[in-house]
Amino acid sequence: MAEPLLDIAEVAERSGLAPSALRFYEKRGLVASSGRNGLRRTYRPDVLDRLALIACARGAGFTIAEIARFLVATPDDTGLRARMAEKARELEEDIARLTRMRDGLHHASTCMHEPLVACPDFKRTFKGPVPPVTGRARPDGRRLAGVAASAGRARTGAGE
Amino acid sequence: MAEPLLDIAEVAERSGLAPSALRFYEKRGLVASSGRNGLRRTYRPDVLDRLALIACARGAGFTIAEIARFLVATPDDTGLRARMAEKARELEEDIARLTRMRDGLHHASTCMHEPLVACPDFKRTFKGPVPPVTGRARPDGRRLAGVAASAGRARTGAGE
DNA sequence: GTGTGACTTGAAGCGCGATTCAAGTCAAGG
DNA sequence: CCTTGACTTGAATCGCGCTTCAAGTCACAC
Repeated sequence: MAEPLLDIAEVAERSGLAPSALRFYEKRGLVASSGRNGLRRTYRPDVLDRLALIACARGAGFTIAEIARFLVATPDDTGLRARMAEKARELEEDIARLTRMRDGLHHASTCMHEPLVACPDFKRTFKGPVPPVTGRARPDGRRLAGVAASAGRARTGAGE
Repeated sequence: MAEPLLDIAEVAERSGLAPSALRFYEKRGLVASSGRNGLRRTYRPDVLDRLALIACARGAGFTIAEIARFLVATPDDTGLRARMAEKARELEEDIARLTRMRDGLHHASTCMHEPLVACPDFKRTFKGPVPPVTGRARPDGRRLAGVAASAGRARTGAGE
Protein backbone atom coordinates (compact mmCIF):
# COMPACT_ATOMS: atom_id res chain seq x y z
CA MET A 1 0.00 0.00 0.00
CA ALA A 2 3.05 2.16 -0.15
CA GLU A 3 2.19 3.77 -3.45
CA PRO A 4 -1.05 3.10 -5.13
CA LEU A 5 -0.23 6.33 -6.90
CA LEU A 6 -0.34 6.50 -10.63
CA ASP A 7 2.10 8.23 -12.84
CA ILE A 8 0.69 10.77 -15.26
CA ALA A 9 1.54 8.55 -18.18
CA GLU A 10 -0.45 5.76 -16.67
CA VAL A 11 -3.44 7.95 -16.03
CA ALA A 12 -3.22 9.21 -19.57
CA GLU A 13 -3.18 5.72 -20.93
CA ARG A 14 -6.00 4.41 -18.80
CA SER A 15 -8.23 7.42 -19.23
CA GLY A 16 -7.58 7.82 -22.91
CA LEU A 17 -6.64 11.43 -22.40
CA ALA A 18 -3.42 13.05 -23.50
CA PRO A 19 -1.05 14.07 -20.74
CA SER A 20 -1.39 17.60 -21.97
CA ALA A 21 -5.10 17.36 -21.34
CA LEU A 22 -4.48 16.20 -17.79
CA ARG A 23 -2.27 19.18 -17.12
CA PHE A 24 -4.83 21.40 -18.72
CA TYR A 25 -7.56 20.01 -16.49
CA GLU A 26 -5.38 20.50 -13.46
CA LYS A 27 -4.79 24.10 -14.33
CA ARG A 28 -8.52 24.53 -14.60
CA GLY A 29 -9.14 22.84 -11.30
CA LEU A 30 -10.91 19.74 -12.57
CA VAL A 31 -8.45 17.29 -11.15
CA ALA A 32 -5.61 17.46 -8.70
CA SER A 33 -2.37 15.58 -8.77
CA SER A 34 -1.57 14.30 -5.35
CA GLY A 35 2.16 14.80 -5.38
CA ARG A 36 5.23 14.48 -7.47
CA ASN A 37 7.72 11.85 -8.17
CA GLY A 38 10.57 14.07 -9.15
CA LEU A 39 8.87 16.35 -11.62
CA ARG A 40 6.27 13.81 -12.56
CA ARG A 41 2.76 14.30 -11.36
CA THR A 42 1.26 11.39 -9.51
CA TYR A 43 -2.42 10.76 -9.08
CA ARG A 44 -4.55 8.71 -6.76
CA PRO A 45 -6.36 5.98 -8.66
CA ASP A 46 -9.76 7.49 -8.05
CA VAL A 47 -8.82 10.25 -10.40
CA LEU A 48 -9.91 7.86 -13.12
CA ASP A 49 -13.48 7.94 -11.92
CA ARG A 50 -13.36 11.64 -11.91
CA LEU A 51 -11.98 11.74 -15.42
CA ALA A 52 -14.73 9.44 -16.60
CA LEU A 53 -17.24 11.80 -15.11
CA ILE A 54 -15.58 14.74 -16.75
CA ALA A 55 -15.53 13.02 -20.10
CA CYS A 56 -19.21 12.32 -19.82
CA ALA A 57 -20.04 15.84 -18.81
CA ARG A 58 -17.99 17.18 -21.67
CA GLY A 59 -19.80 14.86 -24.00
CA ALA A 60 -23.03 16.28 -22.73
CA GLY A 61 -21.94 19.74 -23.69
CA PHE A 62 -20.81 21.24 -20.42
CA THR A 63 -17.91 23.61 -20.51
CA ILE A 64 -14.77 23.04 -18.52
CA ALA A 65 -15.69 25.91 -16.23
CA GLU A 66 -19.11 24.50 -15.51
CA ILE A 67 -17.73 21.11 -14.74
CA ALA A 68 -15.22 22.65 -12.39
CA ARG A 69 -18.05 24.25 -10.50
CA PHE A 70 -20.01 21.04 -10.27
CA LEU A 71 -17.03 19.14 -9.02
CA VAL A 72 -16.61 21.18 -5.90
CA ALA A 73 -20.29 21.15 -5.07
CA THR A 74 -21.54 20.12 -1.65
CA PRO A 75 -25.09 19.09 -0.80
CA ASP A 76 -25.81 22.40 0.83
CA ASP A 77 -25.07 24.41 -2.24
CA THR A 78 -28.67 24.91 -3.18
CA GLY A 79 -27.97 27.37 -5.92
CA LEU A 80 -25.88 24.85 -7.65
CA ARG A 81 -28.47 22.17 -7.18
CA ALA A 82 -30.93 24.38 -8.91
CA ARG A 83 -28.56 24.92 -11.75
CA MET A 84 -28.09 21.20 -12.08
CA ALA A 85 -31.79 20.65 -12.26
CA GLU A 86 -32.00 23.27 -14.93
CA LYS A 87 -29.22 21.62 -16.86
CA ALA A 88 -31.19 18.45 -16.69
CA ARG A 89 -34.15 20.23 -18.21
CA GLU A 90 -32.00 21.66 -20.94
CA LEU A 91 -30.70 18.23 -21.66
CA GLU A 92 -34.25 17.07 -22.19
CA GLU A 93 -34.61 19.62 -24.92
CA ASP A 94 -31.34 18.60 -26.45
CA ILE A 95 -32.43 15.01 -26.39
CA ALA A 96 -35.65 15.90 -28.11
CA ARG A 97 -33.79 17.83 -30.75
CA LEU A 98 -31.31 15.08 -31.39
CA THR A 99 -34.11 12.59 -31.60
CA ARG A 100 -35.88 14.63 -34.21
CA MET A 101 -32.66 14.99 -36.11
CA ARG A 102 -32.07 11.30 -36.00
CA ASP A 103 -35.53 10.60 -37.34
CA GLY A 104 -35.04 13.16 -40.05
CA LEU A 105 -31.82 11.54 -41.11
CA HIS A 106 -33.36 8.13 -41.09
CA HIS A 107 -36.07 9.35 -43.35
CA ALA A 108 -33.66 11.20 -45.54
CA SER A 109 -31.63 8.13 -46.19
CA THR A 110 -34.58 6.46 -47.86
CA CYS A 111 -36.52 9.41 -49.24
CA MET A 112 -36.66 10.10 -52.95
CA HIS A 113 -37.00 13.83 -53.24
CA GLU A 114 -35.01 15.80 -55.72
CA PRO A 115 -32.76 17.75 -53.50
CA LEU A 116 -33.29 15.81 -50.34
CA VAL A 117 -33.89 19.04 -48.57
CA ALA A 118 -37.03 19.60 -50.54
CA CYS A 119 -38.79 16.60 -49.07
CA PRO A 120 -41.79 17.86 -47.15
CA ASP A 121 -41.56 15.14 -44.54
CA PHE A 122 -37.95 15.94 -44.00
CA LYS A 123 -38.68 19.59 -43.64
CA ARG A 124 -41.53 18.97 -41.31
CA THR A 125 -39.03 17.46 -38.94
CA PHE A 126 -37.50 20.82 -38.36
CA LYS A 127 -40.53 22.97 -38.07
CA GLY A 128 -40.64 22.44 -34.36
CA PRO A 129 -39.39 25.02 -31.92
CA VAL A 130 -36.19 26.13 -33.49
CA PRO A 131 -33.42 25.79 -30.95
CA PRO A 132 -33.33 28.38 -28.24
CA VAL A 133 -30.12 30.29 -28.43
CA THR A 134 -28.27 28.56 -31.18
CA GLY A 135 -26.52 30.98 -33.40
CA ARG A 136 -27.08 34.24 -31.65
CA ALA A 137 -24.08 36.30 -30.76
CA ARG A 138 -22.87 35.86 -27.20
CA PRO A 139 -19.13 35.96 -26.74
CA ASP A 140 -19.41 33.01 -24.40
CA GLY A 141 -20.17 30.84 -27.39
CA ARG A 142 -22.27 27.91 -26.36
CA ARG A 143 -21.84 24.99 -28.60
CA LEU A 144 -23.67 21.71 -28.55
CA ALA A 145 -27.29 22.59 -28.60
CA GLY A 146 -27.50 25.89 -26.99
CA VAL A 147 -27.31 24.04 -23.72
CA ALA A 148 -26.51 26.59 -21.08
CA ALA A 149 -26.70 30.22 -22.04
CA SER A 150 -29.57 32.23 -20.73
CA ALA A 151 -29.37 33.97 -24.04
CA GLY A 152 -30.32 37.50 -24.77
CA ARG A 153 -28.45 40.52 -26.02
CA ALA A 154 -27.30 40.79 -29.52
CA ARG A 155 -24.88 43.41 -30.64
CA THR A 156 -25.64 45.24 -33.81
CA GLY A 157 -28.98 46.23 -32.58
CA ALA A 158 -29.96 44.15 -35.56
CA GLY A 159 -32.14 42.49 -33.03
CA GLU A 160 -35.75 43.35 -32.97
CA MET B 1 -46.11 38.93 -56.36
CA ALA B 2 -43.64 41.49 -57.46
CA GLU B 3 -41.26 41.06 -54.57
CA PRO B 4 -41.87 38.52 -51.94
CA LEU B 5 -38.15 38.94 -51.40
CA LEU B 6 -36.79 39.56 -47.95
CA ASP B 7 -34.09 41.94 -47.03
CA ILE B 8 -31.14 40.50 -45.12
CA ALA B 9 -32.14 42.44 -42.04
CA GLU B 10 -35.54 40.88 -42.14
CA VAL B 11 -34.20 37.40 -42.54
CA ALA B 12 -31.84 38.02 -39.67
CA GLU B 13 -34.65 39.13 -37.47
CA ARG B 14 -37.00 36.34 -38.34
CA SER B 15 -34.42 33.61 -38.18
CA GLY B 16 -32.78 34.90 -35.05
CA LEU B 17 -29.40 34.83 -36.74
CA ALA B 18 -27.02 37.73 -36.99
CA PRO B 19 -26.57 39.20 -40.46
CA SER B 20 -22.94 38.31 -40.22
CA ALA B 21 -23.97 34.72 -39.76
CA LEU B 22 -26.09 34.85 -42.89
CA ARG B 23 -23.18 36.15 -44.91
CA PHE B 24 -21.01 33.55 -43.35
CA TYR B 25 -23.42 30.80 -44.34
CA GLU B 26 -23.60 32.14 -47.84
CA LYS B 27 -19.87 32.07 -48.18
CA ARG B 28 -19.95 28.48 -47.06
CA GLY B 29 -22.67 27.58 -49.50
CA LEU B 30 -25.43 26.85 -47.02
CA VAL B 31 -27.81 29.46 -48.31
CA ALA B 32 -28.02 31.64 -51.37
CA SER B 33 -29.26 35.16 -51.65
CA SER B 34 -31.42 35.53 -54.69
CA GLY B 35 -30.40 38.97 -55.77
CA ARG B 36 -29.55 42.41 -54.56
CA ASN B 37 -31.42 45.53 -53.86
CA GLY B 38 -28.59 47.94 -54.28
CA LEU B 39 -25.93 46.29 -52.21
CA ARG B 40 -28.38 44.58 -49.95
CA ARG B 41 -28.84 40.88 -50.26
CA THR B 42 -32.38 39.74 -50.77
CA TYR B 43 -33.67 36.28 -50.03
CA ARG B 44 -36.65 34.23 -51.04
CA PRO B 45 -38.86 33.51 -48.06
CA ASP B 46 -38.16 29.82 -48.15
CA VAL B 47 -34.68 30.56 -46.98
CA LEU B 48 -36.20 30.62 -43.54
CA ASP B 49 -37.05 26.94 -43.76
CA ARG B 50 -33.57 26.23 -44.81
CA LEU B 51 -32.17 28.23 -41.94
CA ALA B 52 -34.37 26.35 -39.50
CA LEU B 53 -33.00 23.12 -40.88
CA ILE B 54 -29.48 24.39 -40.58
CA ALA B 55 -30.03 25.52 -37.02
CA CYS B 56 -31.32 22.11 -36.14
CA ALA B 57 -28.46 20.33 -37.80
CA ARG B 58 -25.98 22.56 -36.07
CA GLY B 59 -27.70 21.87 -32.81
CA ALA B 60 -27.27 18.20 -33.48
CA GLY B 61 -23.56 18.64 -33.80
CA PHE B 62 -23.01 18.73 -37.52
CA THR B 63 -20.32 20.96 -38.86
CA ILE B 64 -21.02 23.66 -41.39
CA ALA B 65 -19.19 21.68 -44.04
CA GLU B 66 -21.24 18.58 -43.41
CA ILE B 67 -24.46 20.49 -43.58
CA ALA B 68 -23.38 22.04 -46.84
CA ARG B 69 -22.87 18.60 -48.27
CA PHE B 70 -26.24 17.40 -47.08
CA LEU B 71 -27.98 20.38 -48.54
CA VAL B 72 -26.93 19.67 -52.08
CA ALA B 73 -27.65 15.99 -51.84
CA THR B 74 -29.76 14.26 -54.43
CA PRO B 75 -31.50 10.90 -54.01
CA ASP B 76 -28.94 9.14 -56.14
CA ASP B 77 -26.04 10.07 -53.96
CA THR B 78 -25.80 6.74 -52.24
CA GLY B 79 -22.57 7.48 -50.49
CA LEU B 80 -24.13 10.41 -48.82
CA ARG B 81 -27.17 8.41 -47.89
CA ALA B 82 -24.94 5.97 -46.15
CA ARG B 83 -23.25 8.75 -44.29
CA MET B 84 -26.59 10.06 -43.20
CA ALA B 85 -27.58 6.69 -41.88
CA GLU B 86 -24.37 6.52 -39.97
CA LYS B 87 -24.93 9.95 -38.54
CA ALA B 88 -28.28 8.73 -37.37
CA ARG B 89 -26.58 5.88 -35.59
CA GLU B 90 -24.13 8.23 -33.97
CA LEU B 91 -26.97 10.37 -32.83
CA GLU B 92 -28.44 7.37 -31.07
CA GLU B 93 -25.31 7.09 -29.03
CA ASP B 94 -25.34 10.77 -28.27
CA ILE B 95 -28.93 10.52 -27.17
CA ALA B 96 -28.08 7.66 -24.87
CA ARG B 97 -25.24 9.62 -23.38
CA LEU B 98 -27.29 12.73 -22.83
CA THR B 99 -30.02 10.65 -21.28
CA ARG B 100 -27.62 9.17 -18.81
CA MET B 101 -26.28 12.59 -18.05
CA ARG B 102 -29.72 13.94 -17.48
CA ASP B 103 -30.52 11.14 -15.06
CA GLY B 104 -27.27 11.73 -13.26
CA LEU B 105 -28.05 15.39 -12.86
CA HIS B 106 -31.54 14.68 -11.67
CA HIS B 107 -30.16 12.42 -9.04
CA ALA B 108 -27.44 14.84 -8.12
CA SER B 109 -29.88 17.59 -7.44
CA THR B 110 -31.47 15.56 -4.65
CA CYS B 111 -28.60 13.43 -3.43
CA MET B 112 -26.94 14.09 -0.10
CA HIS B 113 -23.36 13.05 -0.55
CA GLU B 114 -20.53 15.11 0.76
CA PRO B 115 -18.94 16.32 -2.37
CA LEU B 116 -21.71 15.45 -4.76
CA VAL B 117 -19.20 13.76 -6.93
CA ALA B 118 -18.59 11.15 -4.30
CA CYS B 119 -22.09 9.76 -4.51
CA PRO B 120 -21.85 6.17 -5.68
CA ASP B 121 -25.11 6.33 -7.57
CA PHE B 122 -23.99 9.42 -9.33
CA LYS B 123 -20.72 7.85 -10.22
CA ARG B 124 -22.38 4.73 -11.45
CA THR B 125 -24.05 6.84 -14.06
CA PHE B 126 -20.77 7.39 -15.75
CA LYS B 127 -19.28 3.97 -15.60
CA GLY B 128 -20.81 3.07 -18.89
CA PRO B 129 -18.84 3.12 -22.10
CA VAL B 130 -16.95 6.31 -21.76
CA PRO B 131 -17.54 8.37 -24.87
CA PRO B 132 -15.77 7.25 -27.99
CA VAL B 133 -13.41 9.93 -29.09
CA THR B 134 -14.06 12.66 -26.62
CA GLY B 135 -10.94 14.34 -25.55
CA ARG B 136 -8.44 12.63 -27.69
CA ALA B 137 -6.13 14.65 -29.84
CA ARG B 138 -7.26 14.93 -33.44
CA PRO B 139 -6.62 18.22 -35.11
CA ASP B 140 -10.09 18.03 -36.56
CA GLY B 141 -11.46 18.72 -33.14
CA ARG B 142 -14.86 17.17 -32.83
CA ARG B 143 -17.00 18.78 -30.26
CA LEU B 144 -20.41 17.78 -29.08
CA ALA B 145 -20.18 14.20 -28.20
CA GLY B 146 -17.57 12.90 -30.47
CA VAL B 147 -20.27 12.81 -33.11
CA ALA B 148 -18.53 12.54 -36.44
CA ALA B 149 -14.86 11.68 -36.33
CA SER B 150 -13.97 8.15 -37.18
CA ALA B 151 -11.51 8.58 -34.35
CA GLY B 152 -8.38 6.59 -34.04
CA ARG B 153 -4.81 7.72 -33.88
CA ALA B 154 -3.49 9.14 -30.77
CA ARG B 155 -0.04 10.43 -30.54
CA THR B 156 1.52 9.31 -27.32
CA GLY B 157 0.90 5.74 -28.17
CA ALA B 158 -1.39 6.02 -25.21
CA GLY B 159 -3.05 3.27 -27.09
CA GLU B 160 -6.38 2.05 -25.92
C1' DG C 1 29.45 11.37 -14.29
C1' DT C 2 26.90 10.90 -18.44
C1' DG C 3 23.16 9.51 -21.17
C1' DT C 4 18.56 8.67 -22.11
C1' DG C 5 13.95 9.67 -22.19
C1' DA C 6 9.83 10.90 -20.22
C1' DC C 7 8.38 14.32 -17.89
C1' DT C 8 8.01 19.81 -16.59
C1' DT C 9 6.71 24.74 -17.78
C1' DG C 10 4.69 28.74 -20.28
C1' DA C 11 3.50 30.37 -24.55
C1' DA C 12 1.95 29.87 -28.99
C1' DG C 13 -0.90 27.59 -32.38
C1' DC C 14 -5.02 25.18 -34.34
C1' DG C 15 -9.89 24.32 -35.90
C1' DC C 16 -14.43 25.73 -35.64
C1' DG C 17 -18.07 29.05 -35.82
C1' DA C 18 -18.91 33.02 -35.80
C1' DT C 19 -18.42 38.26 -34.51
C1' DT C 20 -16.22 42.61 -35.11
C1' DC C 21 -13.68 46.03 -37.39
C1' DA C 22 -12.24 49.30 -41.03
C1' DA C 23 -13.25 51.09 -45.13
C1' DG C 24 -16.24 51.45 -48.86
C1' DT C 25 -20.91 51.69 -51.45
C1' DC C 26 -25.46 52.62 -52.17
C1' DA C 27 -30.65 54.67 -51.83
C1' DA C 28 -33.33 57.90 -49.90
C1' DG C 29 -34.15 62.35 -47.89
C1' DG C 30 -33.30 67.21 -46.68
C1' DC D 1 -25.08 68.00 -53.12
C1' DC D 2 -24.29 66.06 -48.90
C1' DT D 3 -25.70 63.46 -45.03
C1' DT D 4 -27.51 59.53 -42.92
C1' DG D 5 -27.64 54.89 -41.99
C1' DA D 6 -27.92 50.27 -43.17
C1' DC D 7 -25.71 47.54 -45.82
C1' DT D 8 -21.09 45.56 -48.39
C1' DT D 9 -16.35 43.32 -48.27
C1' DG D 10 -12.15 41.00 -46.51
C1' DA D 11 -9.36 40.51 -42.75
C1' DA D 12 -8.71 40.27 -38.01
C1' DT D 13 -10.23 38.71 -33.60
C1' DC D 14 -12.54 35.86 -30.11
C1' DG D 15 -13.66 31.75 -27.04
C1' DC D 16 -13.23 27.07 -26.30
C1' DG D 17 -10.55 22.95 -25.64
C1' DC D 18 -6.94 21.33 -26.24
C1' DT D 19 -2.12 20.21 -28.73
C1' DT D 20 2.41 21.41 -29.84
C1' DC D 21 6.65 23.58 -29.27
C1' DA D 22 11.03 25.06 -27.06
C1' DA D 23 13.69 24.83 -23.32
C1' DG D 24 14.56 22.98 -18.97
C1' DT D 25 14.59 19.27 -15.12
C1' DC D 26 14.63 15.07 -12.99
C1' DA D 27 15.19 9.64 -11.94
C1' DC D 28 17.38 5.92 -13.29
C1' DA D 29 20.68 2.94 -15.87
C1' DC D 30 25.09 2.58 -17.25
